[in-house]
Amino acid sequence: MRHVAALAGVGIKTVSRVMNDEPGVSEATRQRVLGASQQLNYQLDMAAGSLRRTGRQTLSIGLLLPSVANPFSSEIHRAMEDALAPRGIAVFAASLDDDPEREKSLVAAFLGRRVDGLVLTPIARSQAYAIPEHSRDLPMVFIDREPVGVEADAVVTDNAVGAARAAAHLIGHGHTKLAYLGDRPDIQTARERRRGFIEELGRAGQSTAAVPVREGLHNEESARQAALEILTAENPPTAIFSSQNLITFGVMRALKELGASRRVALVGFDDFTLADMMEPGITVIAQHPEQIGKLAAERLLARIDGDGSAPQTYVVPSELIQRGSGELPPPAG
Amino acid sequence: MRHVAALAGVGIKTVSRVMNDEPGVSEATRQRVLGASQQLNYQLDMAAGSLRRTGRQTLSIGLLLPSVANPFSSEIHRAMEDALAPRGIAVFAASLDDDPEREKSLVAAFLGRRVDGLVLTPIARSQAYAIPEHSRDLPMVFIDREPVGVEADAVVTDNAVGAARAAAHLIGHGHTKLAYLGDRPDIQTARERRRGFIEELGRAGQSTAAVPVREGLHNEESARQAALEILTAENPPTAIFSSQNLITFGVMRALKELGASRRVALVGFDDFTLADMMEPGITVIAQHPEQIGKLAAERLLARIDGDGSAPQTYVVPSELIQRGSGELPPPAG
DNA sequence: TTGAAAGCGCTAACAG
DNA sequence: CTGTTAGCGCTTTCAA
Repeated sequence: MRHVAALAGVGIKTVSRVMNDEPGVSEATRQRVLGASQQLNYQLDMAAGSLRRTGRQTLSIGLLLPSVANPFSSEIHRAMEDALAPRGIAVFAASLDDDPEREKSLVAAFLGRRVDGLVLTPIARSQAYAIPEHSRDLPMVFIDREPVGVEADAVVTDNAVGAARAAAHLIGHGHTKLAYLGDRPDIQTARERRRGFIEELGRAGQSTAAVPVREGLHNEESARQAALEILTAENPPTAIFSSQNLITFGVMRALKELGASRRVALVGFDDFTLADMMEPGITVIAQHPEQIGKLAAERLLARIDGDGSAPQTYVVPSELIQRGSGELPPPAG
Repeated sequence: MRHVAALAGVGIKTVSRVMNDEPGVSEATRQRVLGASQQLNYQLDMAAGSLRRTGRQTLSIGLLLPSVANPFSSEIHRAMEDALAPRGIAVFAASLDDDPEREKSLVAAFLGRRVDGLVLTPIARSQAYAIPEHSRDLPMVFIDREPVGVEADAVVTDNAVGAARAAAHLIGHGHTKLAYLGDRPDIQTARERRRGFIEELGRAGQSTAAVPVREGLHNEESARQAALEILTAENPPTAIFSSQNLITFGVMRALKELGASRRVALVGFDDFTLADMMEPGITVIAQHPEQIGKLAAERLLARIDGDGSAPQTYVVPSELIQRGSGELPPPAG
């Protein structure tokens, strides 16, 4: 900047004014400065600026996701980017891999970079470690799961409601022998989905005791195994609800292996590419990651802009998409 | 930092030493400083540090992708993160949406944040705009497509070779009437795939003039339409090569609609989830985004560490995965 | 409309 | 082992 000032024959402050589009510079000087800065290929250093600037904003935020490569996460990421880009805010993205230690260290890493806000999918048992930062006025928004030990905004899917809708749908199609295949119960969303599903069975007057419930499934293969076991046991279910993407895939494989794809009904939580191209098409409870991301970004911006209202949890409704697998009737008799 | 120093009763430089794990501090002082910093919930400001530090590294890099929500891109993103995280490097990710203007402005935005390096999928006709930065010694690595107008490292898939392999595979299974459905020819990778495919036909002694070539397809629907047209025309092809994910999906839909999924052979460029669950399974030329990301990160780190060797293009081989659709024979007679 | 001086939080270079 | 001083590139404050 010194160099530009020297070359243009003006004071350093004038260069600053021009580069920041501040008023109070004559058009002539402006052009001279602009010329010099082009010539020197000069670019303002944001970091140095925010060091002194009032409010000390860096125009960057941190985004912590289960994995940036996870389709659900990356759609959220994209929606947030679209909402933040118009304000010139850049996003640091990082993957947590369900590791509470990584959560803490990545939060620390981003704090060290003085991000203006943080959006994260919590996995640590508690986010109390972030209390000092949050009260120190760092905007934070939690997505997908609600935080524990900190009061902050959260944007989540109506997990229990969606799962209940799946159960009601299957029951509505005449099924009385349902099964639940779910993720690790230490994951909040998995617990909620299980709860919603079971409660709906109760409301429909079905015995919930006899329902095969298999939890702790965290990948395709374990889900496939579990489905295989359940379906080959005595008195197998005529309909299955799978609480998550990978589990749905595992169930689909098991059904295919048993040649039961058109005999056993299936509703999966989470939509996925090509679900409609399967035989039969897979009925799902779709989440809306774009909406979650958009809302989270909006909340974060509001907080950054000084919104001091009480933290709130925002619920994004899920949606039942019928494609065939969930509408299969139970076998006659 | 002043505050911590005051509270611990030491000089400011001692605090700096402790926070940066520099040697030359007695264990006693160290503990005192650590205690004070905890008490004040103090955290080093990286940005301020890099302002003065020799080399002025910010431990952050910029990553420009077609879209962070694109599965291929996000796998690259993940692989890069994994390679960079051990060095404490954070990544700014952004989506280009095939918009050359965005490419330029995002590069500028990241430069203003003083990233230590840039990894990008180029879309602008030329990257000559980045010459000043690159020669000013900013490490840059291009992925997926080679840059134009700048000499820099690039990591790409062997597009032509992979497409040729697809052609050879189909020819090997007895097909003589092939068709090519491809993306917009202004995209380098699409051109390369087309070239590889056509050249292989030539090598096999097949007339390349009669081959239906449909280009400019950029989404599922246009690909579906094109496939429908080709397949219902006179003397339709018995095998199709689709140059990209979405195009493959479109072709799959067209085949399904015509009930021709088991009659017309199909090989698609790009692997995708559940490809093996289709009827028949879809044979693909798989790219390896994890390897691309890893290699790109390694090259970037090498450059950051001062590697001054001549820029080079690294080719990551693609792989033919047989799943059924590509092994269908042409109809007898 | 312009610029000089101070200082943001930190590290380099040098003293003690 | 520890501290002091200067200054990174910028914005603030205030004076011209």
